[in-house]
Amino acid sequence: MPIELTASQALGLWHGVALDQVRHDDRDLTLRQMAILLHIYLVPPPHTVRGLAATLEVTKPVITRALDTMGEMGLVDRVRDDADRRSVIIKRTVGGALYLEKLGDLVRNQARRLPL
Amino acid sequence: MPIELTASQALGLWHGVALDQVRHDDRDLTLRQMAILLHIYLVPPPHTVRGLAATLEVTKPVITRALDTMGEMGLVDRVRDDADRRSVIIKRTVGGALYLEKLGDLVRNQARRLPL
DNA sequence: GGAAAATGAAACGTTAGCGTAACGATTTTC
DNA sequence: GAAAATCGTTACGCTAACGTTTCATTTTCC
Repeated sequence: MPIELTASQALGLWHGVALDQVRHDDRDLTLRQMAILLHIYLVPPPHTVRGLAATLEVTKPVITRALDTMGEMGLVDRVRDDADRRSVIIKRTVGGALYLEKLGDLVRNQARRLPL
Repeated sequence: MPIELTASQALGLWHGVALDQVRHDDRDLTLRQMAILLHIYLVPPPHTVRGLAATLEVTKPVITRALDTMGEMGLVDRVRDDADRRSVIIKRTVGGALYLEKLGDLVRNQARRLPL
């Protein structure tokens, strides 16, 4: 039984979440950064720069830069791959998990608040 | 009967939409721009710069710049208010309505695709 | 009518992301 | 082992958003 939303509900949900993020989240991730972060936490590892770049259909420097930024925010970590030392394995962090947990709650709360 | 999502569904939904946007939407609105656009189309008019600034808890130049950008994209329009000629009334456009319609479809499709 | 307030925009310098093109380090290929 | 390919990063110049301050215009208040 899939989840069915009306057009109004879908946009209302997006509106509520966007509004809340703008008001209260000072971290202010880009849409790309958000997509990368979610991908890292929702898709089974390992994650590499080239893998993320290919999946998101984006160039590698975009991934590198996003990891730089989110790394400083403590949302993500990087470790060299010992099997192939050219590669870098992207690791999850407690900070990142916490951040997405809050985001999930926000989405759920907004969904719950939607008019029928 | 409110809409209940699990944490996993909420994040999965966000993930799917973000991913799709990153891949296919070249317009690439900021989170703030997105919030402004949704607000203009989902909340009854009239909308003014100061009103949006107050609602989003953001400074006025943020609104002005976002309207500049989205105006050039054809998502939004501005008209001086004849009743109080200091104010500007923000108007919806066909382009903006179309854009949000597509976004709504995207959200709905992702919601429908969620694992139970 | 003149001072004060309010509105939206413009100006300023700063920051951060972008795409493209290189680069150093490693691994693969033959 | 030398040459080619691969991986992530850095460098370059550019664009756009940021916060703060200032501005011109218009309205409100005595």
